Amino acid sequence: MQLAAVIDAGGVSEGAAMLGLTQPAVSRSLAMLEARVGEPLFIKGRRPLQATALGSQLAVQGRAIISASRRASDVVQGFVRGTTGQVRLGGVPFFIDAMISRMVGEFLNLEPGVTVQQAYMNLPELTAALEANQIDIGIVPIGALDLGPRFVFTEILPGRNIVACRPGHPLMRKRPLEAGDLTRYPWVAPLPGSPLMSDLQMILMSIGMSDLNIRYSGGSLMSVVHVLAETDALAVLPFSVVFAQRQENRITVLPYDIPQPNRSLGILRLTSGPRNPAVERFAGYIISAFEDLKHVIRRHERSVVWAAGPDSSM
Amino acid sequence: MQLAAVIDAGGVSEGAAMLGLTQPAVSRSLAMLEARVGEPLFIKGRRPLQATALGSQLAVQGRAIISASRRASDVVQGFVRGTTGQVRLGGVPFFIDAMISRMVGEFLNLEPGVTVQQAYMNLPELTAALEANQIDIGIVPIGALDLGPRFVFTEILPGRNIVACRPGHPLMRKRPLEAGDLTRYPWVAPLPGSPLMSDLQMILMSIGMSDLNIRYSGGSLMSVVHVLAETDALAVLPFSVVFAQRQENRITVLPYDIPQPNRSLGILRLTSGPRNPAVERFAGYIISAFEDLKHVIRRHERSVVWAAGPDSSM
DNA sequence: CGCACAGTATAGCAATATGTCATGAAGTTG
DNA sequence: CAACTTCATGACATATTGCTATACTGTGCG
Repeated sequence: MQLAAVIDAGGVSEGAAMLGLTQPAVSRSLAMLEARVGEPLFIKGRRPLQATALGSQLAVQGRAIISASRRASDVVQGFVRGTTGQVRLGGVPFFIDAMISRMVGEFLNLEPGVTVQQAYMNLPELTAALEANQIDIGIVPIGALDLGPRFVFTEILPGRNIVACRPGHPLMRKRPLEAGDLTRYPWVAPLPGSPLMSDLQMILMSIGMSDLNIRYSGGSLMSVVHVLAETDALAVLPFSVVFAQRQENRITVLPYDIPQPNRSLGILRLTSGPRNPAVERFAGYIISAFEDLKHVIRRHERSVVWAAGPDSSM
Repeated sequence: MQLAAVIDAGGVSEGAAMLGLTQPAVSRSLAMLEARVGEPLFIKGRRPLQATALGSQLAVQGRAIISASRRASDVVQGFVRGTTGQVRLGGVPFFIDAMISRMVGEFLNLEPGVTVQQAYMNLPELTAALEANQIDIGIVPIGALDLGPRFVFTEILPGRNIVACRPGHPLMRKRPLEAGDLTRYPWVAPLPGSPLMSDLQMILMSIGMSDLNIRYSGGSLMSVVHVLAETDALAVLPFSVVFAQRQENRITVLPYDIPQPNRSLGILRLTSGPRNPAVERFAGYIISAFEDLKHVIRRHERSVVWAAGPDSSM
């Protein structure tokens, strides 16, 4: 490192200053290096200090070490500030696709030094991945069940499912809507193993039917939305997911009340995980983004209510 | 470096062994690093030692430092053996193009770790470049003049100029050849400033003419050969340069004796330059290659003489 | 040619970083 | 739960590495 600094600075004194050392210190360590190597690193008796071939080649490695060292400091600094690092995120597909990925994009703009590595997974794999230190944070809907003291769960949105369909769906005009109406149309089922799958079972039980006419299953959110928009199919979806799609106006909420799962979307983390400011920042950003989202949803519902007719209860 | 070694080796003890240190030494320096950083680098209480995010990121830089350090050792080792390094070569264009570049190619095959950086220059710039440590070695024809004690000159081939022309040139059949014949054909002049230029002047004086019909000048060796081969032009060239082109059979030696310069091709180096085994190896290779070349030339001339007719003098 | 100056090497010394050995603590495994 | 492996800690030695002060050497100018 000293060799590189001296060669780059053009003199022992300047090179020493560049490293925050005194000239004698550098002079001596270079002399010792020369002795160790057994070859001159500088051409003696030249005033504009001139390196030998060997000196220049060694300086290349010295520069590499200097820059690696500097980067190491940057890594540490960036880490404690949370402005550098990697966030390994796991989450259920629909929420990730509908909302989280958008927030990730905004977060990446705010924190240019952070990278996000994301994997789709449901609750069982997610807890395993957290414990195996494969992910730092999970975004998942969780029921009342307690996962034990090893995990900490932060709710970010209360769970609320609805039946979704395309805006021009025939059932949108039918009043009153009855359970039997729902079974007359094809259904889109969510990914097997996802929480929505059990919600769908629950709804089936509540309306007293044993099965639905499931025409499509296993698709990602984008695929499901496309199918809903192009057909008269119905699907159980989290309200927030449908809400996030409101701009596109491809799917809407069918005004039929279904049993609600006792479940909330939230952030799952290890209790005793090592501090990671980048992850904390990310979690904070997600939480505040959902805080904002709740307000937007409230305003939106109010306006929908008003559009349907004045309601003093808000 | 220790962090990287420990993470790569999968344990403190193994990592320490990999660096030739004892386990407590590494254990403590890592503990001190953790204290300095203020963040854990490892997840405590996990038997297959697991690094935190910060630990892994710092290890990346550690690996960079390890490899730079290892490369530095390689550079030194390769340098003292002469198997690694850079040879900065300066030389006159015609010799470089005709012979040296070919030998450089052979040398590069022998020494895969050596790179050759070459620059075309004539004697004045060459000595300046040597003194300024811009080149390590020069290949140049030098006259009797002594350059002083700062330079050491190693002759590799006695200078010998001939008049070159294409094999089917009309003068090749004319006997006897007289000075006037030479002036009736166009000439190709070498690069201005090159030693051949002064040789050409000398030849002019010797045949009592003040100027020649110079039709082409300033070309590299390949260009000159092309022009000679396509026209009836003549040129003064070093015999060895023409000899090196014998395979292509594009130019040949016109059997007309011209005044010979008191000059030899050789290797010019600084007397007090820093030892550079790669350069020494290169110089040694060039010298031995020219040694071989001299033998080939001798055999060739003998066979030419025999072809012309038996000669008891050899 | 020699003097002044800038820059580099050397000397002496102090602090600390870094190593080793011995040993205790903690986690893993049969 | 005991044996074993692996990591952390303590006590100590020493080599590295830093600093201040000073001698040396090459450079440039009168």
